[in-house]
This record gives sequence, structure tokens and C-alpha cells, in this order.
Amino acid sequence: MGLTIKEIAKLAGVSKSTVSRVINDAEHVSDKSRKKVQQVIEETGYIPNSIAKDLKKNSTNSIGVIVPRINTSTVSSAVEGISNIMYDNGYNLLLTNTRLDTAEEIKYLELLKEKRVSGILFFATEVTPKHLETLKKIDLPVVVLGQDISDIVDFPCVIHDDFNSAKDIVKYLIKYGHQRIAYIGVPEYDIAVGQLRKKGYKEALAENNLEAPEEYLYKGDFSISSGYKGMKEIIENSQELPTALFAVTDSLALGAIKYLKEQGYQVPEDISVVGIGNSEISSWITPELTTIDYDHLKAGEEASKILLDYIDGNKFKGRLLIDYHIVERESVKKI
Amino acid sequence: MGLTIKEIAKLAGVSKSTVSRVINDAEHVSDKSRKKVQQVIEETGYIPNSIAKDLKKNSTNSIGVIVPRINTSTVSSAVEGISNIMYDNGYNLLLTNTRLDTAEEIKYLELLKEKRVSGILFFATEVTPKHLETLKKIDLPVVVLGQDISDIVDFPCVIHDDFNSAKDIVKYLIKYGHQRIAYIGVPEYDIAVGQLRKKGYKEALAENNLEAPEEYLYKGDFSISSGYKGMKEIIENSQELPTALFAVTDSLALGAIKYLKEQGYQVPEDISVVGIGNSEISSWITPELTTIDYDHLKAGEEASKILLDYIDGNKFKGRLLIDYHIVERESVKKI
DNA sequence: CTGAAAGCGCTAACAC
DNA sequence: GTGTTAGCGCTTTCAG
Repeated sequence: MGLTIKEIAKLAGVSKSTVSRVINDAEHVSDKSRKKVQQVIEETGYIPNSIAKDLKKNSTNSIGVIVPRINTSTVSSAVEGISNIMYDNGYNLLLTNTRLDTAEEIKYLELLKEKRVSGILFFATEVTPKHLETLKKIDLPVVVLGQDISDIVDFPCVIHDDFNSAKDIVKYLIKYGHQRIAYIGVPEYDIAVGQLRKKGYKEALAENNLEAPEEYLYKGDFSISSGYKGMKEIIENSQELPTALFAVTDSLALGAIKYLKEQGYQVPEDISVVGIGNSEISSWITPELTTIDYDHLKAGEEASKILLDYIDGNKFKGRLLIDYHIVERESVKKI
Repeated sequence: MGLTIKEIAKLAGVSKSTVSRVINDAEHVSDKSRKKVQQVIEETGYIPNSIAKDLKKNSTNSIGVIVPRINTSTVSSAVEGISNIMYDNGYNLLLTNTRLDTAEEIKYLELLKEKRVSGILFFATEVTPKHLETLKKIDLPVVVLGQDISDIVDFPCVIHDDFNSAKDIVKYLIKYGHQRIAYIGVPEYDIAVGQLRKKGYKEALAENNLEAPEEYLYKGDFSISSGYKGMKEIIENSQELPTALFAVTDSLALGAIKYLKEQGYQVPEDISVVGIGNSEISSWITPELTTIDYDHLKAGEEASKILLDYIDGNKFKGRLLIDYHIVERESVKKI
């Protein structure tokens, strides 16, 4: 049991109130008392108990963060951005990791409420009715990252422009003469990556009166090996080989390139490949990958700012789309 | 201001104690009271205030984590491991990110003490006298990750075996016939990566009566581009080209390979390259990189277990070396 | 400028 | 089985 304010008061020969005042840099303390108290604090190494303070003040300077997994570059970059802003504003981070178990998300939402965090930054993946229900009655400022659910739940959402970025990069392929464009995606429970990016792909094709045969479409998971497998299936099943591949993530693109190289195909000479994400690796593989750059750090920062405003009573309405841009590199051939 | 236990008591027609008992699944509550209370809690959506509880109990179920940067795969994997163990044991994570500013570490150590965390997991980089002083008087269970300072400060340390792993992989190169082995490292303020790995390299050479000329040695930073630059300088300055390169991290190795490819050198035919880290990319580049696998997730888990024991009064003495192994892939030629 | 006292929401003896 | 009570360590009126 550490020292308490009471003991410091006794040692300094003043009252608890006075000690409290010097700790909090409050006014109405004589220089003499202040000096004395500071000296005692210094000597004893007293560190105030912020639990007691938080209880009294009925507020904590903590922000809850719910992530599906921390060791992905997407999430960890966003958390880096979050910590930048939050620490600068005097907040700490209570980090909870659901390990991709969406049921945990509900538990953590409640846990964070128990902890009386000032607000929550919620990295959403799949959003079920149960989530919605919990979210609605949580009665705490929440900002949602990664999925746009601003129309079903009244919280600001910060998202990447999955639809337009996917559409743009497929249009980019088309612009360079590609007509047979294959697709490797992920399950559709993930709205942003699974649905929106696919929709962008479809729409880019449609707008150019293009169509992809069934064999050009592969749905895997988020792993690199899924890209490998997807490319394999597409190659093996296609009567006519595609000239380009749109992979909805860089990891998938990576796996696909890996397979192509193994099979002796040249990228981009035989098949062009694009991804989304601008992962660190994407610029260090051969050929360097043409992809979409989403700024995750910025997403984390913007979400934090929105949450801070929210806590201050200024609620952002709707969703914020974070900028993106195509990073042109070497994996696309002009035909 | 949320509901309090008092209000729930009133609504349920019982005392605060009874409500407290049902919240904590304690005994000595009649079925009738329990039902009634649960019903009121359900209806009102009451969520207990754990701040008050923590104050009363004089303990929190939070663990402080201090990291230099969260968006690196090393750190985020370890944090993933930490969260696995900690959540399973009922602890939450208070995450603080120093952004590579070692002065912040001291501030956070104190902040976490204020927050009355049960223990601290400290990712150390550079350890100054000031750190030592703060660490010594913190009076909280601390486990240090990443640097071995177990002989100067009385806390358990969990580290990778930087010296032996570096030595082993250089010996591996030698075993395959390499004699002229270049080195790309990082600054020596980082004891583990900067000093120990270099020492392992030197010693492997020495034991085999080998020596490296000055031009074979390059010291950069932790970036990929630093590997690129390092390789460039080594190639440009060497009278006789090395047959192999030992890069102290995979990122550095990646940059080096990038440069070699650009210059038309074949890896490993012309120059073999090894790294350390077994980063995700390392198996997806061409050629696949031979490297050392450190299990960061496991390091996080083991450190967590040690901390938990420490909190329970069983203090681990000294340091724990996490296993490593060489991952043999394609970037080394047998000559 | 300073101290006494009340109380934040909860737990845990201790009576009943 | 249940309620009363006394704090946990701190902040904050309110007197003095």
C-alpha cells in the first residue's frame, strides 16, 4: 500500500486540502506551504492515486480501443495514430483485443463502460444485431472505424473509401488496355473489403461494358496463401487466361504473384496484378506492386479527433472518408 | 452520470449490500432477492462502476504496457501475445506508446503507477541511468522485454538470444563455404540488435579464423532503405566482393536484396543474404530469405506469465531467453 | 491562505 | 439472509 495524501499532509504539517492543491497546481497556496509539500513529495516519492481522483471526479482520462487483432499493419498503424492524438490530449488507451471473436466485442464494450472510459474507438469487422443493441445502450461516445454503419447506428464512422478506390484501380487497369480482369476477394460478412471492393470492381467493369466469367472470381480469406490458392484456381480453371488480376488486398496480391512466378509466368508481362493497401512489403517485392494507399495512421488520428470533439459535446454526423490514392509501380503492363 | 448501486437497491427494494452480492455472485442471497435484483439490473441496463470497486479493493486488474512504437511487427506481435495471456487471466491492458522518445518512458512509468496498474511490461530500447533510477523506486512488478538489464536492475527480463542466433546464422554461412561475409548493422545504443548481433557475427568469424575488412561493415538504422544503402556502399567500396551478407534484421536484408537485384546481381548465386527476424515478408520475397525466427508472440506470452507470477509473489530471477531457430530457405548458396 | 467535512460508488465486516 | 456502517484516497465546497 502506497503513501496517501493524508500521510503527506501530516509529514508536511498541513491539511490534505493543501496537499491536494499543490498536486493539482491550484491557487491559494502560500509559497511556503507549497515548497514544504513539494519537498515531502520529493523525499517520499509519493505518487497520487488516480483511481481515487477519477472516482471523485467521476471521469477518467482513458479511451477504450477495441481491435480485432493488434498485430496487423492496418490496425497497429491506426493505433499508432490514435496514440499520437490521444496522448497529446492527455488521454490514455485501454486496449482490448477481440482476437477476431466478434462475441468478445460485446463483452469489451461493456467492460470499457465499467471502466468508465471517456469514449470508445471501435474497429468493426462484422456488425450483428446484437452489436447494434449493445452499441445503442452503451451511452458513451463511440467512433467506429473500418465499417460504415452510420446509417443504422448513430455514431460517427471513419472509413476508407473502399468502393471508389477499388473502382478506380480497376478502371486504371482498363485504361491500360486490360479487358479480362480476374478478382480475388474475401468473404462478404466484411462489408468494406468483402462487399464494397467487389462492388467497385463490378461497377468498373460494367461501366466499360466488360464482364468477368465465373472462373475469374475467387473468394478466399485474408491470408497470403489464400491469394496463392486463388490465383492457382483461376489459372487452372480459365479457358482463356485473364490479362490482369485485381486482388482486394496486398497480401492476396502477394500470394498471387508468388504463384505466378512459381509457374513461370511473368508479372506484369503475362499477367498484371494490383492490390489495395500499400503495405510496406508492396514496394519491396519484385515487381513492385501497384496498389491503393490508404492512410491508416491518418484514419486513427482523424477518428481520435472526432472522438475528442464528441466527448466535448460536438458530435460529428455521418461518416468520414479518408483519402486514398493509386500508387503506380511496376506490376501493371500497358497493353 | 450513470446509475449507481444505491439506485438499483432502491428499485429492487433491497440494500446496497445485497445488490453488491448479486453483482459479485456472492453467497447468502435468497433466490428471490437475487432474481429481483437481476431483473432490475436487466431493465435499467445498470453497469457497475469499476473505479469505485478498484478504489475499495485497492487494486486494479490492469497491466501497463510501455512500447516504443506499436506499428512494428515485432512489437505488435508481442502485444498480441500479451493480450492473449492477460485477458485469459482477467487483466486489461493500459497501453502507452513512447514513440521512440526514451524520456517518455520515465513519464509513463510514473503514469502507470498513478493508475495503480498491477504490473508493467516494459519494452526497453535504450536504458539510461535515469531509467534505472525510476525503475528502482517504482515499487511495482515490472518485466522488461527486449533488453537484458537483469544484472543492473532487479527485474526479470525476457529477451531473444541475439548473440547466439547471430553467431549461428553466420556459422551457417561459413558451413556452406562462405569466407567473405559482409555485415549491415544498426547503432550500438541498441544493445540487443546493435551490439549483441554484431558480437555474434564477429565471434563466428573469429572462431573460424576469418576476418572482415572495414569496407564489409556498414552501420545504418532500422529502415529498409538503410539496407539498400548499406549494400550499395559495401559493393562500391569493396575491392573484392563478399560472397555473403549478414544483415542484422530482415528489413535490412530486404533492402540489400533490392539493391543487388537492381544492379543485376543474382541472389544467392552471386551473393548470399541472411537476415534475422523471420518477418512475414521474408518468405514471400524472391528468393525466400534464410533468416532466424524469433517468436515474438511467445516472448509476449512468456513475459506475461512471468509478470503474473511476479504479481502473485513468485518472482522469476534473471532473464529468460526465448528459443530461436534458423529458417533455411533460398537465399544462401552452398559454395 | 488553510482546514474540516462531506461524499464519489462500492465492498466487507459486523450485527441482527 | 439482509441491512448498517465504515471507510478506500481524493476533491471540493464552505467556514474561518
